[in-house]
Amino acid sequence: MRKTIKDVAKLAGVSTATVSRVINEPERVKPPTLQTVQQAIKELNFQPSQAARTMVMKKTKSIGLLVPTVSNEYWGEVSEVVQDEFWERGYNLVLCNTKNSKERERKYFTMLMERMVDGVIYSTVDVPGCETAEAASELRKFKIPIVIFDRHIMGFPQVHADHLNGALKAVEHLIRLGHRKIAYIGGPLTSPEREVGYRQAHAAHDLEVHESLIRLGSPTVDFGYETILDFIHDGASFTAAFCGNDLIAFGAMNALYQSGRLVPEDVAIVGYDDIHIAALLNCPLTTIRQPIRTMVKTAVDLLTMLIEQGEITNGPSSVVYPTELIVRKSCGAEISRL
Amino acid sequence: MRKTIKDVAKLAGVSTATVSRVINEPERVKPPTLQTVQQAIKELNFQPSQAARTMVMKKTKSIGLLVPTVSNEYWGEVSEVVQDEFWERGYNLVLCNTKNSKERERKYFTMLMERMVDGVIYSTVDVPGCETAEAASELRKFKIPIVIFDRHIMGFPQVHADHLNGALKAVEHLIRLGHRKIAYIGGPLTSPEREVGYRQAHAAHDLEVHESLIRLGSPTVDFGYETILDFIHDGASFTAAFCGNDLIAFGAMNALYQSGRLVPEDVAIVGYDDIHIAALLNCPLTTIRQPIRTMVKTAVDLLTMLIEQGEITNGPSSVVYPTELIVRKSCGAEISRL
DNA sequence: ATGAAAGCGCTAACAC
DNA sequence: GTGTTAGCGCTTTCAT
Repeated sequence: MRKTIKDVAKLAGVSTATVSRVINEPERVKPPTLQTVQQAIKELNFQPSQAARTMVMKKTKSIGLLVPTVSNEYWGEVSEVVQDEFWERGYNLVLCNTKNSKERERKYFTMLMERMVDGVIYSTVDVPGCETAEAASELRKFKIPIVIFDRHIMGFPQVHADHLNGALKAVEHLIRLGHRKIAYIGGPLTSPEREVGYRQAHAAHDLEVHESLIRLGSPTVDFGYETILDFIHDGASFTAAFCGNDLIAFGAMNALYQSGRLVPEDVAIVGYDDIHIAALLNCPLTTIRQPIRTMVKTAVDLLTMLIEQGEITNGPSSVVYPTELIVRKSCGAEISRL
Repeated sequence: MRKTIKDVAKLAGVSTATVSRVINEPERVKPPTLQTVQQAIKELNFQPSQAARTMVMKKTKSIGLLVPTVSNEYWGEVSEVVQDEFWERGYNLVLCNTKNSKERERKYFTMLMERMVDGVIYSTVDVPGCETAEAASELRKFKIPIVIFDRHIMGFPQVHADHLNGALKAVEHLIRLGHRKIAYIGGPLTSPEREVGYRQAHAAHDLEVHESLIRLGSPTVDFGYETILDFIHDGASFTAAFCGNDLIAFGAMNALYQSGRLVPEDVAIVGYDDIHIAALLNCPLTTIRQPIRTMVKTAVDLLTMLIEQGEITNGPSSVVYPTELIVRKSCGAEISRL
């Protein structure tokens, strides 16, 4: 059988209260007693039961992480950093893959409540353009500290990157390089702000948006590939493409390559996300990077504060991080068109 | 305050035992009572406390997953599938990134013990060529169901892929295509069995191994790139390269491309792992794929059996899966050299 | 500085 | 079928 605090107390010849003190507030125990008890603990290889602790303290020192998936670069890194950061703060992590299913999400939430996790880091299902009021009020019901990551939900502490500005930067970069016919290949799942940024960049430079050069679809290599083939087939005229993510960009580059177009000479490409291979392509990809580690750390800090102080005292409760334009070969920055 | 079984009992006008039965064995409760109680549960939005349950039942319905990282394609997918599979079986997952640190691993283990997880899926730190007896006896101490994944530890139930045979297949494929000077670019971290397979393939075909064409290093794009450049600089003669993983292969292909060599015409390349982009390259990569989902499912089945039946009754306790050779353009299978 | 005892929320005998 | 009650292993007053 597993050893309990009682066994330790008996072996050390003290009361269970003293053992408990040795574990939780050793400074309140006389050195000699302390010694004896610690010795006994070691001897019995005693490990306190977290469940018993939870019963009386109403704290589990564990937190729930709800993400759509972990098997992709972005969420994989997010999950890893969340785990690391919380581990350092003495918490452990219960992983929940929502797979973008509202139903799964609900079940996860009730499980997390039964387990009394101290808090939750959460990315909603279904990127809602902005927040849905329902989502918020539903979350509200779980009276538990929650920090939203990479999503917007009004009234909750949250951390995300400024995708509108990211897109703006990407497109402005192309405009600055002399491009006037810039396609946008994105889609709802690469967050609508990217398209808004694309349009604002045009507006800011008094450029007309060519609606026929905007294509919305899935965030995949295939979509990028097909779209470029479509453009070529339709005889569309464009000298650059801003892609909603790097996979789309990758597909686009493949299609251009196979159609005998050169990147960046014939068509400049800018992606989004800066996934690992972006830098490793034969023609390295210009792209937008979010400061994932920093964002996650901030989210973890917010949640820790919420848990341990009951409120966010120190600084803003909602933070938006700027993205970074990573200039590589694919946009042809070194080629002058002016 | 959080509602308890007592609140429900009072509201429904029954004893707590009945409420407990309604939750755990509803069939043992008379329909009318059942109704009333369920109604009360709903009304109070009652959620049983997992901690209280754990205290009496000595089961947490949660399991620990120890992996080196989740922010890479392989382990990300493994983690995701482990989570899914256990979720379906009613367990939840505590994620632990060991980062290949023995120290971290130990701390994780004691945390998992305090939390009384019902079992652990585990990949050791430091791929030991074979198992170290110490590792095994250390694991033994935690008297808890453990299944090893993607590693060898004698005497434990385990699941992994047959990398020796995978490498054998890869190299035999190249030999069959007529190659006689085949480089091996791998390294300790891509598991030593791959090199063994490489050698055995040569032996099986009475071919001499060119030791100078074997380079061991890190499992990275850079290593593949540098190695090929080295070969070329040294004037090494080779017509094919088997790479310890796809990233190395990717680097190798980049280097060949930049040196004006064609893949597969001048040099055939075979990778290992079949990562996502392998199929998406301009020259899609021939590679070896492990049946990740199947492997994980098996591991989860084993652990579930161990937890729920105390032993593995149905089938082998240790299983090795064959890998699959995925033939794509990079090996030039369509080019005859004979 | 330490001990005695109550109680956290639940399940499982054991009665009725 | 349902109620009573004794714990599960800990922390935390309240005494001493």
